[in-house]
Amino acid sequence: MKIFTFPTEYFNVCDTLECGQVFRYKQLDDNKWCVWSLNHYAELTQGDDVVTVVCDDEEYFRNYFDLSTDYGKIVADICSWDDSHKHLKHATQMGKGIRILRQNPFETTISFIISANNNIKRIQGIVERLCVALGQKTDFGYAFPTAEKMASVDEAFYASIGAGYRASYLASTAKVFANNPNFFDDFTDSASDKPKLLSLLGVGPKVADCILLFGFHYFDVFPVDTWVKKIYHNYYENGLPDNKIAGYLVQTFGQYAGIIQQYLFYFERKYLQTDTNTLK
DNA sequence: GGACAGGTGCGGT
DNA sequence: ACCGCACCTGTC
Repeated sequence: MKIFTFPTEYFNVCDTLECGQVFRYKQLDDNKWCVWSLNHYAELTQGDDVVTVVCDDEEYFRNYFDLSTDYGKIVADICSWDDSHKHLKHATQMGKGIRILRQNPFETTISFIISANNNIKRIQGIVERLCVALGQKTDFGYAFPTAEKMASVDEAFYASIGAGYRASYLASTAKVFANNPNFFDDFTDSASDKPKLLSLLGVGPKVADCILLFGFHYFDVFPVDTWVKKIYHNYYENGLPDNKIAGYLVQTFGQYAGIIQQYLFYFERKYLQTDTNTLK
């Protein structure tokens, strides 16, 4: 096992894992979490000054946690903007410990197909059962299954792990990836890659934006879900129909749209929600 | 019991 | 292109 540390100012373990970008994590203790990614595993301890990471592959997780990106600059830039109602500035300051993970595109695609019209707890259960059933056993649990393995089972299997009506989407999309192992190889930017993602069954505009943001680290996207719709209507309302909200917010926030989506989304859910249940 | 989950595909205009 | 609607399932 490898061990390394990173300063806490722009790395909060809880906020990074629980802001909704990833589903294969678990809280072990008051200040301790673990996370699985592909066939890798890490345990993170939140200290006052540093986050301590114990993992099987240091290089993998330095990249995964996006440790070479300067979030101090991102936060400073956003906070320097003119923001009349100060909502964005507040959300950014509260969420400055969030880092956008660099997740595997295939794992991200499958996970977010499952996430559609679903809740976190149930999503985690479905993904967990998927890995246990089809993933390779590792020293730390189970790897995320390969496309080939996922293509070898049928729709009934995905229904059996609780995927509901998403079962047919998973069976279909798994086959696409199994038949096209280089599906992601020519991905270059959000504009040209999004149509390729939308061609997958179960991937609509919101899920596609999540894949582009969490799987490819493109920040010029703004996944619009029920929470973002509420945020838009509360703070940015200008009469647009739902399917124009994402484009408008990308235009408004430019190169920081994706990370701002996370700051606003997480702030709204964590601090402003009335239903305290939905986060856990 | 109805509404809600980090929506999408489908059929009808 | 643009609606409106059904949809698995668990939880409140």
